[in-house]
Amino acid sequence: MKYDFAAIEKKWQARWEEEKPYAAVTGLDKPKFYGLIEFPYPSGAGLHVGHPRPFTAMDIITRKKRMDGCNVIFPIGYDAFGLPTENYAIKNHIHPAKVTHDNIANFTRQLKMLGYGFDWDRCVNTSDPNYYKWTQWIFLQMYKRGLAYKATMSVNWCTSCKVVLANEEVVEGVCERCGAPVIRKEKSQWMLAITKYAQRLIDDLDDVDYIERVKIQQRNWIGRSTGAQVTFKTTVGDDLVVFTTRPDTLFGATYMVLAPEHPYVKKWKENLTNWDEVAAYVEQAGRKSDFERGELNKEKSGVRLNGVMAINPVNGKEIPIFIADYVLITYGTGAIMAVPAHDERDWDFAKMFNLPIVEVVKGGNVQEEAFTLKDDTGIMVNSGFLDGMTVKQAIPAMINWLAEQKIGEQKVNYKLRDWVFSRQRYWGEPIPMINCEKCGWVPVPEDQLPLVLPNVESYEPTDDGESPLAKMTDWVNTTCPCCGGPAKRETDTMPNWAGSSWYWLRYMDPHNDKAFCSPEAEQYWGPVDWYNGGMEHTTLHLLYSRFWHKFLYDIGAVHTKEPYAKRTSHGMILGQNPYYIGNFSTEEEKQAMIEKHGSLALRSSVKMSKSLGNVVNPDDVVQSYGADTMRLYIMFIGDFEKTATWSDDAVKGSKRFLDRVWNLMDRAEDNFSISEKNEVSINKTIKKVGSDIDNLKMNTAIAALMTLVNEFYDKGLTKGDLEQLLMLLSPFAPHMVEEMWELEGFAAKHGKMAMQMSWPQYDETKTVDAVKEMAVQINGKLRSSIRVSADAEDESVVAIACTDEKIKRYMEGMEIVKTIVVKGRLVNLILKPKK
RNA sequence: GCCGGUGUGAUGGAAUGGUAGACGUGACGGACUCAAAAUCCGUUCCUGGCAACAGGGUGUGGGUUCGAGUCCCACCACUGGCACCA
Repeated sequence: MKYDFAAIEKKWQARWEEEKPYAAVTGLDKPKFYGLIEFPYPSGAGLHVGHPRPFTAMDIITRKKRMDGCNVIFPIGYDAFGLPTENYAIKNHIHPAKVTHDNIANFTRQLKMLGYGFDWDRCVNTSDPNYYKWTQWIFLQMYKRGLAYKATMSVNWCTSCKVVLANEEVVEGVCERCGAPVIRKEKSQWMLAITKYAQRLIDDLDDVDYIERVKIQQRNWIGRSTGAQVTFKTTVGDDLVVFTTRPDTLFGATYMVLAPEHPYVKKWKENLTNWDEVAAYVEQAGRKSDFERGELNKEKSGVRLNGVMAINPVNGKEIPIFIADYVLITYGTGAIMAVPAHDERDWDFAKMFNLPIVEVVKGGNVQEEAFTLKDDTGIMVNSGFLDGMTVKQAIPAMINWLAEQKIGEQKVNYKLRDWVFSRQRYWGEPIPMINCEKCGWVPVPEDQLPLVLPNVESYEPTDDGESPLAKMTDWVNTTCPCCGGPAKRETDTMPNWAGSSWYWLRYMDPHNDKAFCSPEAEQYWGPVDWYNGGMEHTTLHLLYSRFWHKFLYDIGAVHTKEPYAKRTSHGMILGQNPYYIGNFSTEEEKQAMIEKHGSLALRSSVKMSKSLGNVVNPDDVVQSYGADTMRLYIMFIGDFEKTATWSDDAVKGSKRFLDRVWNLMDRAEDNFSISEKNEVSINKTIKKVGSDIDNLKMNTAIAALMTLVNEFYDKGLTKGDLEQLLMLLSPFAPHMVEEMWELEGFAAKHGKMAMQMSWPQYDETKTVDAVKEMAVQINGKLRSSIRVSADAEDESVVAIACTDEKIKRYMEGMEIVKTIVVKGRLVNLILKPKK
């Protein structure tokens, strides 16, 4: 009988749909396990091969957890609001809701095709009013507690999407999504005060089991630095406050710099004798995109503010003030004290403007380059009461002095900015706020939630930066919930990160219309035990959702500080580079390609893209080889955490393996007990596969299963042996296993599906061969190998080694100085010539 | 510039400091077949040798160790993140 994967997969998917073996039941008296994958954005292109990697891995983990006796919740949903859908809708004149609906239908078909054990009854959709009602509700709770606020400030503006971006969405000065330049623009925006949680977001990383690089990246992004805040007096009366991590160098501060956007610049207009020049520079800096500002990295520019001087508080000296765009308005106080002797940027600037460079830490040649070491190499000089101290001693000494003088104090600063939460777009959650002329901003009363997104004809972004909703006057004009007077609705919508900032909680209780999640469900299922997702979300979704969860914890809505107990991350799946130098079987083909493209690529793998024609569609793979092969291959492709390159050829290996398993049915002896000859191999494999799954090493788990199957071919097997194999293979290739399980009579024997069996137990004593092959080394070099019983004493192992023919030869004229025995592995004899 | 990661056969990749290359592709040989595919059985790191065997081998150069792909130091290459963050 042939392995007819298409029929088998269809049959079992229908049965699972009917019997719901993956349903998660809240409150069961079993250990719970919450496995989570990042829910997909339902794009028009459908599932790509990047999705099945994390999905299949977590599917395998949760299937094993079920077999381990856990009450498993493994949910799925759709992160359905977002720009690509809206842009597609605009281009094709189809309503985004319709586009989303169709895309979700396609995604659902594909996910079911791959046989994932999702609890489909818990499926959520962030663009469903029953879902975003609670997204809006959480926003209102934040507003009530002062964490959501409206502020006019300089924000990132994507010139192509015509939308405001969060800092996290700007990559190298361009829009993360479309690649267009990002400029700074003054806008009034809703903000979320994530910075109030900065310290806790760092501290609580210590209590969670995240892979280290995720923790490091989050810490770096939050960017905590400790220093001091210092107040400088100026000749026009206003005090200038700066942040510095090097208060020890205060005696070396020879000038000051303000960001061009600093409010004092305008305030001092009347005092400035070169206002025209200053105004021109400010104007020019504002026009530059972040990218351009960054590009000119090395070239410092700036203008002196003539007519105003600052006074260095430690020595009373008057020092000049500049504006320069190397000082950022968004960090610290938007102003710095410049210490050219000990800061590279200040040094560059001082050289350019011929400003004095005063050495205050000895150890370098500050006329040649800035001396920036912060350790104990340098000793303070030219610094009054700090002279003779090391930098480490001088920092606290200076902070103490500043505190005594009441002109400074210790201060912690973060790179993390508050989260810009408004988007001038249609396809997002409406922000449930109303602006009343008399009462100001008033929240939409909670009993009026959800505030449903109105159905509009046209959702083009406007050129003036207003949301498309602004044109909907019927919807915009409303009455103030507070005073009943005329008022206007907020027309901006939430960013696409809003819905995903709490979705794992909704899965716990998805149909609740009284609360976002019942306390019972949350206490039973929370926190997520294992969350796998992409590294690209480390400083976006992962950070945002931790912030929301902590807020919900603070208002008593959830019972854990952190949403996810464990976080792992998968590597990307790359496509084969069609222009790779090694991709050609004949020299002619290669020459033809070189002629066509000039040269060939040196890298064999690149991101999949339509233009390169190397995109792999899961539909095609399933069509040709079946879902079980697809699942197996995507797990076998390599180390889960590393990038991997898709290979059409290698897929065949996985299919071949499944064929070989299938054909074992013809070879199995009609005996339901485990055979003696395979007992050790089976026990070893149970141990290996189990621990490999728990450690996300699916590739080696599969290799172990392959090894076992090869041994079955070599030595023969019983039905009892096959039964064990099927249970181990069940999480990987569930369709084929169930079919074989039924055909071989195991289903009838146990009265349940293979996936419902208990995970096989191994006997430690039976995981080792009775007779072991041990390596024999002489002076650390491999010389021979011996066969000894597994429990042999060290002395007898050495004795046996010495009787080995090859070893005897090496021992002639030598004596043993030392022996090292590693149990079951090797024996090393250290020899030296006899005297 | 700062913070990570990686470097192993033709190839994807395995190896708690303990026999480097498991497992899979590909290639080669054999069986089956009129033939091919599929399947099954072998071989496949390099050099020398008919062979037994000997020597070499995990980016480069050092070091620690009885023993290093693995640990330490320096360097090279690729790669991910951040980047004028005071």
